[in-house]
Amino acid sequence: MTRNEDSLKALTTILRAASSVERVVKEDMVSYGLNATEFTVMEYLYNRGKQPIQMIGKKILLASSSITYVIDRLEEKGLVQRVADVKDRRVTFAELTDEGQQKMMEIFPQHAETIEKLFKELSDSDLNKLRALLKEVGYKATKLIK
Amino acid sequence: MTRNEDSLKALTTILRAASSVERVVKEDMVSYGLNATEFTVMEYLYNRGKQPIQMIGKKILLASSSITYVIDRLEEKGLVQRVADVKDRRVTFAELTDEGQQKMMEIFPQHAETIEKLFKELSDSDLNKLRALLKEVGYKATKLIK
DNA sequence: AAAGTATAAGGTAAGTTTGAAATAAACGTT
DNA sequence: AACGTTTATTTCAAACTTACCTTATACTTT
Repeated sequence: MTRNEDSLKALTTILRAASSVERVVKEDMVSYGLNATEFTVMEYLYNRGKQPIQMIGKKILLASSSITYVIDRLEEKGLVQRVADVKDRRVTFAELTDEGQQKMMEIFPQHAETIEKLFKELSDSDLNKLRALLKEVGYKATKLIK
Repeated sequence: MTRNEDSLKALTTILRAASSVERVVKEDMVSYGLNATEFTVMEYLYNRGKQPIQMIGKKILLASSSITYVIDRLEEKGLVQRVADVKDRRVTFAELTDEGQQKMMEIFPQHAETIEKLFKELSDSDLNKLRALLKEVGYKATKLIK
């Protein structure tokens, strides 16, 4: 097989694997009453604490108006709140409410366990290899984004 | 780092890499006047020939109602046509029109070249390793989908 | 300090995706 | 052959995402 064909196959594999993985992860997230985007935002805030709204969008690769929408939904659910920045009045932070914090402490371990299942078959070294290779491809990809 | 944490990191890496890769690929597709879903369907038909509509949905992991929508768009563009199955009258095939065939023959090589760039940094063996690992994870994932 | 430029958040409209329900046809069992 | 079940496609409404635009604020240069 030519290198070119290999690349195409690799692309197909990466996209399909990602799609299947996303589906599993999504189903898990939905079982907690959150859609994938909402969960991703919650997880980000859970790990990083209070963050500027625009920063969240950048990190999880979502358009600015989409973030507004998601944060709106999460506020309605009482899981996230907006807090004004006193230094830069253009900025609004999003942070978990106590209820949101509570919820993440509850579901995060379950979520981690679901993910653990996905990678159970791989040896430690394979898992690390996979991460390294994907990191490289991902890095290359970000460089190619216009 | 615990194995559990490694799994989470691996998930993050796979999803981020996929997201970046998707973005690059998507930009390429859009440059041909097709969105990602449309291109994926076109590519599938280009490689496999005439296919039942429902089969396409299964293969590219799209809800049946979404396929209907995409095929509608592609028909409007004159790239795809619906053909009734004479054996099973529930089934409708989708296939490339001559124009669609023409278009794919034109853009497919360019598309392949874009993708080639993504994986340029990886050695042949790394590329194969990546595919093998992702295949395993992807397979595991499909088993976990409810 | 004024003027121009850059950045943050949100509004709006259009396009995409989904789930649920509807319709039609085929299949399986009695 | 009739009856219930499954499968394929479509329709519809609702949810989500994006691109483009607006407003407000901060930064930079003169």
